[in-house]
Amino acid sequence: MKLNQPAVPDVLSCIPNNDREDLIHLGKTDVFSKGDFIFKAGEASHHVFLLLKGRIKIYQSSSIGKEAILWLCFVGELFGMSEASRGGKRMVSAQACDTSEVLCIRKEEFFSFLEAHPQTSLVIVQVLACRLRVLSEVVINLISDDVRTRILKLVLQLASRCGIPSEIGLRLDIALTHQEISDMIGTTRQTITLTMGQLEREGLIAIHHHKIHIISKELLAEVWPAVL
Amino acid sequence: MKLNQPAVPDVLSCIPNNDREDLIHLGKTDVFSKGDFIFKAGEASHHVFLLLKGRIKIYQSSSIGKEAILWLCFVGELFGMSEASRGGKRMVSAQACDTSEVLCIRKEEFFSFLEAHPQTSLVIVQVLACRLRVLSEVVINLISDDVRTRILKLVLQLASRCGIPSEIGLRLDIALTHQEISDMIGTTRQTITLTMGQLEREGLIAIHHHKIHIISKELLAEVWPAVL
DNA sequence: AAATGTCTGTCGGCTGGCCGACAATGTCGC
DNA sequence: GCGACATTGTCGGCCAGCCGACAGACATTT
Repeated sequence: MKLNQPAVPDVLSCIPNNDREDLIHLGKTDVFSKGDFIFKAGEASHHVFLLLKGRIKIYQSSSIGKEAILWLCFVGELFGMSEASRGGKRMVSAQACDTSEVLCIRKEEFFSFLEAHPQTSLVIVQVLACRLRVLSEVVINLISDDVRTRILKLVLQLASRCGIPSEIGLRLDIALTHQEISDMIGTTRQTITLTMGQLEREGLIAIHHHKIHIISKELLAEVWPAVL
Repeated sequence: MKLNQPAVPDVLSCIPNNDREDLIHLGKTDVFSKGDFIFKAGEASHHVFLLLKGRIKIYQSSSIGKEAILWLCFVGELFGMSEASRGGKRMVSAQACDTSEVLCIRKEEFFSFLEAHPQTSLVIVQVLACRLRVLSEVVINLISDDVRTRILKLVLQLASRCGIPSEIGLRLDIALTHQEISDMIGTTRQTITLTMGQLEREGLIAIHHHKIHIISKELLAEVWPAVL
C-alpha cells in the first residue's frame, strides 16, 4: 500500500511569528455557515483566503456535472491563491463543510506582503509544492488503482491529517457523505456504498456516527507506525 | 470542448533581467542526450533545474508499473523544485526527450537566492500555481471524459504550448509515441492507436513524420481564434 | 543485409465500474 | 410529530476500455 504522505505545511504555523501578526491584520474575518460558498467557479478572483476555523472543500465541476474535490482545507491553510496569482476567473469553487471562519485578504495586498516578507514567500512556495505532490499522487492513483485501493489510500491520507485515537483504533475527525468520498477519488456514489460496505465486512474499517474508524492492525501500522 | 488554458509562465522570460543573469551564474550547465535521466524517483533531491535547451518529461511510476507523465518541460521552465523544497527523496523521474541542456542549481543556493530576490520568488509562486491548475484540469478530465475527448484536449493543450503553423493547419512541434500519449492521459497504448486512427479518419487530425497536425477548422478555432 | 529493438496496427475476450431505478433510513425545520 | 429532503443500501443491464497476443513496419547498429 505504501503511502507517500507529504507533510502539509499549514501556513499559519510555519511563518515567522511577527509575519503572522502582520498577515492577520492584512485581512478581515468572515464567517460562513455549512454549505455557504466562499467563492464559486466563474467569479473574478480578488482575494486570497486563510482558514481560521472550520473546514472548506475546494472542488471543480466538469461539463457533464461531475464534481472533483481537489482539496480539503483545514485550519491554518491558505486557499484561493493559485487563481488569484494569475488574476482572471476562478476555476474552482470553495464551500464550507462546517461553520467556518475565514480571513479574506485582497490579493494585491497579499502579494505585496509576500514581496516584503521573503521568508513567508518561501513558505508559500513550499505549500504549493506540497499540493502539487498530493495532486500528482491523486493522478497516479486514478490511473493505476481500482476503487477499493483508492478508498483505502484516501482513508490513510485523511488519517494522517485529521485522525485522532479512539477506543477501537483511529477515528477520522470529519463527517463525509458517500457522495463526497466519491468526488474525492473519482467514482460514483453507488460504488462507494458498495465498496465501503465490503471494507467494513472485512474488518478494515468501521463507521460510527458518520465517521470512518480505522480498525485493522495492518492499516493502522501505515499511519501510526510509532505506536505499534 | 472549452479549454481553460492557463498561461504557463516560463521562468526565464518572466523574471527581472538582472535576476536572470544572477540566477544563471548560480548553477552549472549539463548536457543530457535523449533517454538520459536528469534524476530518478527514489534519489535524494539536492538540485533544482532550469531547462536551457531541449525537452524533458517529468513522470511518476505506480506500483503496478504504469507511468503517468505529469508534465512536459519546455525551454525556460524550472523543474525538480517541488521536491527539493521539501528535501527528501524524489517521487518523480525526469528524462530527456531530446538532447537537452540543463542548468543545475544546488537547492540551498536556489532558495537563498529566492529569499534575496522577492520579485523572482513571486514568479515562482505563479509558476507553481499554474502547474497546480493544469494538474487539476488533468484530474477533472480523467474522471469525467472518455479517451477520445481526453486525446483531443491534450492535443489542444499541446498546440497552445508548441504548435507552429503549417500548410495544412497547425503542427505540434514534438514527436510523441503512442505510449507517451497514453501515459499523459491515463490509458493504454492500444486504445491510443485505435482512437487516434479514428480521429485521423474523421479528418480532425493528421500524422506526418510522427508529429500531430491539427487540420479540422473546428479544432483550429479553439487554439487559434484570432486567425479564423 | 542481417540482426535487433522500438513502434504501430488489429483483434477478441473479459470485467470493473457506470447508470438508472427504487426502497429504506436517517435528519432537520417547523 | 410530521412532512421534506438528504443520505444510504441494493440490484441488473450494459459497455468502454483493459489485457494479452501477434504481425508488420521502421529505424539503428554491426
